Amino acid sequence: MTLQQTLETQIKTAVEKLYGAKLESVELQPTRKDFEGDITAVVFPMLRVVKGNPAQIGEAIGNYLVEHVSEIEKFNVVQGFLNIVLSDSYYLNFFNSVGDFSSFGKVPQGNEAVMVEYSSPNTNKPLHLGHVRNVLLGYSVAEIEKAAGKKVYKTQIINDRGIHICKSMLAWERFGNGETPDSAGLKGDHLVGKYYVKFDSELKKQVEPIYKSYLAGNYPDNFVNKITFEGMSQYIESAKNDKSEEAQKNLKVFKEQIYGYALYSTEIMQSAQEMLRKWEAGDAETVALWNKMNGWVYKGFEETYKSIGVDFDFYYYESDTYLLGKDIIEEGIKKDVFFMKDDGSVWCDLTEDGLDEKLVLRSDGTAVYMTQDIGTAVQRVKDHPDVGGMIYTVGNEQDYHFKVLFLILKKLGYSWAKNLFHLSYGMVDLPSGKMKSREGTVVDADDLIAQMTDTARIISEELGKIDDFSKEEKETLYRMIGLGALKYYILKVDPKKRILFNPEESVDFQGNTGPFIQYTYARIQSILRKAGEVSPEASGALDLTAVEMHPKEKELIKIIQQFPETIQLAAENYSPALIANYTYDLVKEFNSFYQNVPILATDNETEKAFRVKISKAVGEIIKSAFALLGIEVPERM
RNA sequence: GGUCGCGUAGCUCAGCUGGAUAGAGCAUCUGCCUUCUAAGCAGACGGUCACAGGUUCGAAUCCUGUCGCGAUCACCA
Repeated sequence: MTLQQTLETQIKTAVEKLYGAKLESVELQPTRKDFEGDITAVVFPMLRVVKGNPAQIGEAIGNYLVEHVSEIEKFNVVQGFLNIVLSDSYYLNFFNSVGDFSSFGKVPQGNEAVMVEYSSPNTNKPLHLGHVRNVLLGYSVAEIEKAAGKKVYKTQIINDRGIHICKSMLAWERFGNGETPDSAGLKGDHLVGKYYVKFDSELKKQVEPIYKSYLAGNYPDNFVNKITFEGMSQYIESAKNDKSEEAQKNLKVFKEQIYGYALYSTEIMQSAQEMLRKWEAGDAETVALWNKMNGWVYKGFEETYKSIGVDFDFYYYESDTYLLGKDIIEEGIKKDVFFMKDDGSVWCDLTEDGLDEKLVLRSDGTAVYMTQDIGTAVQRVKDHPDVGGMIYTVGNEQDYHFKVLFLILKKLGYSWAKNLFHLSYGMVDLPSGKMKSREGTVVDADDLIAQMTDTARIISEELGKIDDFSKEEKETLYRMIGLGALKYYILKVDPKKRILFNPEESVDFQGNTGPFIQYTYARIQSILRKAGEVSPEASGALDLTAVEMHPKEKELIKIIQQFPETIQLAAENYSPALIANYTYDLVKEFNSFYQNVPILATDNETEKAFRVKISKAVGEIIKSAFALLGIEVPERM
């Protein structure tokens, strides 16, 4: 039984004995800094069943507790708050009872597995800052779930097919002159991305004259929407002088639609679609080109993942899964989960759940995104029967999609469908707005990492604390710190909030940052090295159960004690931010202790050993908390 | 327009299932390196928690409405 539980039952009995009233629950919270005490019981809610003066009631309960709970030393009552002061021995007992802080707070792995999907990029361009957030979140949540006792499979589904890939392929074929990553001296994903951009600029060139001609009302005779569009262009003509808001809005919408159709009328876009048809038909030449270019991209991605320090247990490829799900749709029709319309398209009616009707199979029998996602989910459980749930790390622009997906899987009756979670995160925006790879306004992942490493290098060299490091040691350290800064910066923010990233103001290395926490770790290691020199078996024979604790030591132990529940909370909420914030609180408190209390410079051997032990514990918690965020810590910096 | 999310200090963010005077970092200002790493510590300054109602002994937190920002509502992925 935890102390919290003991207090709760004891307070309930106290109220029953003193006032003959039954409490439903007891409101306990950590005591605020400005008051004396460790845990506070709030008296106000009790007034519903106990009539009287809150201060007097608090006083009475306090007296009862001191008598019946040995861990309580004393108490005070301020207004309706009963502040309980725990004895030092309670904290010392807890602290000394933990044998190994390096595994403290982690729950042994159970049998239930959860699959965490993250990254899932398109293979037509390099990874950017948006992917970085995705990858960091997914990886970290996977680690947190592991620490909370789940068996975890990390996976991603690679979007390796579709029109976007064909765009890069076509542009390379036309303008590439056989260029390869080697010949260009470029990472494969960057090379392919270059042709994706090339396609777009070529497309813009081609679309201009067509768009203008459409605007002028010249549509080809076989144009599907000829009549509609002629109506539009007439409207646009007549609305030119109408400055009303509505007319202007319509004007804009019409123009966009016409532009959209003009895009599809370009030769280059038609060729790209032709290429997609060839790919789907299994045309050997097309498939070979696709294999070659995807190969370049995969190699580039691997490098980036390695450099970020994330990994996957296995991969799914969309080219393998995009046909999955059709058989499930058939079954679903039989089960009345889906219905077929006259044109042969298949839908799911979600209107009773407050949503719309959703298409799950096109009228020509081909799959849509939803079909594929249903099929893939089922496939994953087939592949790994111990999977009891899945976490999809995907941006919040797909909130609706996942809401529908999960609902459909539930309707289909899969037992694991209740354990699906969309780890939805906010977009990473720039001051100029959204990142757009086609327009070159993206923060490239590889560039960003290099830039962070550079900043770490500049700061480290200025400080000059590691001049004796070898060149390799230095580079490893700079990368560790640069990545630490970046990862912490991204992970400390609540996933669902959007992040505004300003490339002009680089990520901080001071204050509430990754490097600050890494620095504290390094400091602790320095202490431990010195402690070893001073007294090799300092803590061995000494009695650490009767130490006179400094308030800062007590404060530290309090925070240390919260680590296990923080891991649980983070796992329940799928939130690495909770781990980040916890670590910061711990580290801040430790630095205050470090700066105000002599650790090695004390004559009292017991005191010294105790302080060293606390420092070591804090270091180990920093290390394991940061491992949950995917951040490494250095021995020196 | 319907639905969903967000709005806390000049900036970036905490604030758990409602609880005491709303907390950090950055920036600005003051102190502290002859003692364990100053990427640090100690302190000052800075808030109508978007706005208006409501529920409650008590609201940044829950409910309703308004405003602002974003996303989404495709036989796209």
